[in-house]
Amino acid sequence: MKQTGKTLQSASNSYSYKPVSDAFFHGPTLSLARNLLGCLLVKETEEGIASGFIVETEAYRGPLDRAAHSYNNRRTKRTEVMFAEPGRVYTYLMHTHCLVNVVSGEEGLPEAVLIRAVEPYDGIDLMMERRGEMPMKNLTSGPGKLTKALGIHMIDYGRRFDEPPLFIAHGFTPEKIAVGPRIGIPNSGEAKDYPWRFWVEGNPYVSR
DNA sequence: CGGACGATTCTCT
DNA sequence: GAGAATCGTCCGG
Repeated sequence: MKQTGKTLQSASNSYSYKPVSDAFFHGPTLSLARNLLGCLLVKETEEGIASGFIVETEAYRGPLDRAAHSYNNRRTKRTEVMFAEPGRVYTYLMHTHCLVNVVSGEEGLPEAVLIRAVEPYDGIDLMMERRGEMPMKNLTSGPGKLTKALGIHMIDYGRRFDEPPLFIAHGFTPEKIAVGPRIGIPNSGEAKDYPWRFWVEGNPYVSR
């Protein structure tokens, strides 16, 4: 199913960090979830820069989506940023892990895209320091793993994704995108079957 | 103020 | 595959 394809990095030689413009974040959430694949997720800290190509995303669609934190327009301290304009950072804590989302949907429509996996690109040594020595394929192949590797924390909540220190940069268009149901939401009724998970087919860093 | 609950990960078996 | 770890958020009392 996976673990067999070539990496994105091997498809070309060099990338520059060109943050996307604000316009990138406007439009349907399912489109944004697809468009984020192949983009770079970049985090700058005092320790240095770390980045990776986004290879897996999930869409969470506000009021209608029982699996979304903002289901039924539930507005709390945690979900507040989901109601803001698209392109903001929505971080939240899951057990002991921080998960990162790109806010989508125009102001007042609380949708978001969860970044579930990246392929390490820049700062791999730094990522290893943060995660501990381990096989490359385990470094960033999950939503909690990648935030730790890149140094993304709750301090990033509410920031914008089109400027440092945490931003999305242009990468390239993946060859083939696979689609399926989202992961880890068994108690969300029908919503658990919605095909709102997207990943780069064959990429070894996809979470599963 | 207490209790239930995860958009997870890691460690076994 | 199953089970534990582990803690902020949210909601009810």
